[in-house]
Amino acid sequence: MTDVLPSPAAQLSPRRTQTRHRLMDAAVSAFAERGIIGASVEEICESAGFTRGAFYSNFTDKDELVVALLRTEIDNQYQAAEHAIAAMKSAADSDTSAERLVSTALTAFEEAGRAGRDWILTQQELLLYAARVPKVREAYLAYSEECLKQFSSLIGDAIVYAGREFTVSFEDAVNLLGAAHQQVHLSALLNGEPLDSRPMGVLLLAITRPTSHST
Amino acid sequence: MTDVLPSPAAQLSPRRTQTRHRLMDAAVSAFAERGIIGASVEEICESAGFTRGAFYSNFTDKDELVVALLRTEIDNQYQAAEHAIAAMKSAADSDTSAERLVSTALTAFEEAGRAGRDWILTQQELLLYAARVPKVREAYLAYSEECLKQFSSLIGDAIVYAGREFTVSFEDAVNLLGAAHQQVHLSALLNGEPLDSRPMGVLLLAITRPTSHST
DNA sequence: TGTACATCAGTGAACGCGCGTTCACTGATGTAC
DNA sequence: TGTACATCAGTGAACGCGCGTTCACTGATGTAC
Repeated sequence: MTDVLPSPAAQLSPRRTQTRHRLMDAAVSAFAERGIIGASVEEICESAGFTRGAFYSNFTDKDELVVALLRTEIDNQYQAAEHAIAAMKSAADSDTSAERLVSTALTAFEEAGRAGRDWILTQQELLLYAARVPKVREAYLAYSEECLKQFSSLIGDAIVYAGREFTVSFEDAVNLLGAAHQQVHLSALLNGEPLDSRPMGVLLLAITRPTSHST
Repeated sequence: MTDVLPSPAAQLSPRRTQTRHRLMDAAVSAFAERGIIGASVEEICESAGFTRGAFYSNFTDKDELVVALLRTEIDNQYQAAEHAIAAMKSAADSDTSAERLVSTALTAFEEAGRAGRDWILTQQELLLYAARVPKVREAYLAYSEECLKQFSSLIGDAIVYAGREFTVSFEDAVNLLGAAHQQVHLSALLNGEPLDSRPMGVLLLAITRPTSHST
């Protein structure tokens, strides 16, 4: 599937991929600190330990780096979700509270991928940037679709393990949980750090009930 | 209350306030188009019909304009909410569906204040900007507190008019509805325009029930 | 109501810095014999 | 295994533009008599 995409990223030397990744990592920090528009190519390069020439040797401009970043993150999401599902399965043996299972899964999900304040800020930046730059929009939509997909499967599994079922359609449930999840992150961003698990918990209880075995 | 604040905005000539408002309005468009960091003082001034000197005669820098904008919007929110409550009261006579009442109220709320794509984008920009610039953070928190307050009172009234009550705490309910509301706006931003009222409706039904008169 | 003066509000030219972008270059890596 | 050459990857100086910021100025508004 990756090969079918119009990404000519097919064959890059190991050195090249490493350089690109270092630039992308530095970009995330820079984006978080100054915003995608505000972050200069100069500061991205400097914090990655390169000169500007290296940047232009790898990307035609900032937009292309952003797109590359989003593509990379799609893969990361996928792998992080696998990790999270494993973590949840092992947790499911000792704990069957839906709330805690979901919380465990999401924590594992986030820790396996990019995490923390920088990435939350950058994600928001990406959303806004995508709303403005058509090329980035496509890549962003693909990325957020992947996030939603992995998020859905985590939630779906967690609910089953916890012996509960939704009282609203699965799609609605996932959207609402996603909205609550998002809000928790944003409010953590503005105030002190700690993520507040309450809203997700309240919502989960409100839109699920114990599984009714109809047999 | 406005007089107690450290805002020396006390006495400004009508001409001055008008100039400031024209600059702030132009800033919102510019922020939406290029981002707060990306919008240049030059383009703000040009689109407002002034030269850059006028800007620096009114604000020391972009941050101060942002703070002024947030302060202004606090008042606007308050007035918009009054308008929305009136709209809802008159709608409550002919329609008692909680879903539609809330939707009517919020629509009126938004139409009375700033509205549309530009403002949604700018609000997101403001959130991110506030997370980075301490001076703006304060002003943003005051603004978002006001929004939450007006939002709460609209929701609270709508529920009563609709003859329903929450099955979760009022605070939790407002937070969850706020999250859903926010998500609807953001997804409208990325895809085609139309706001989707479904998520709010589903959530409302899930966390309310018909009022039980205990008398 | 008119004139003279003071203050206010915005103008627009000028300066200088930071940054995007280019490009001839050097050192590093790979390949052939 | 060693040497000679080709290609690749990143360097760093140079150019020029856009923009933030300042400031002496002019025209507009207000005030006193």
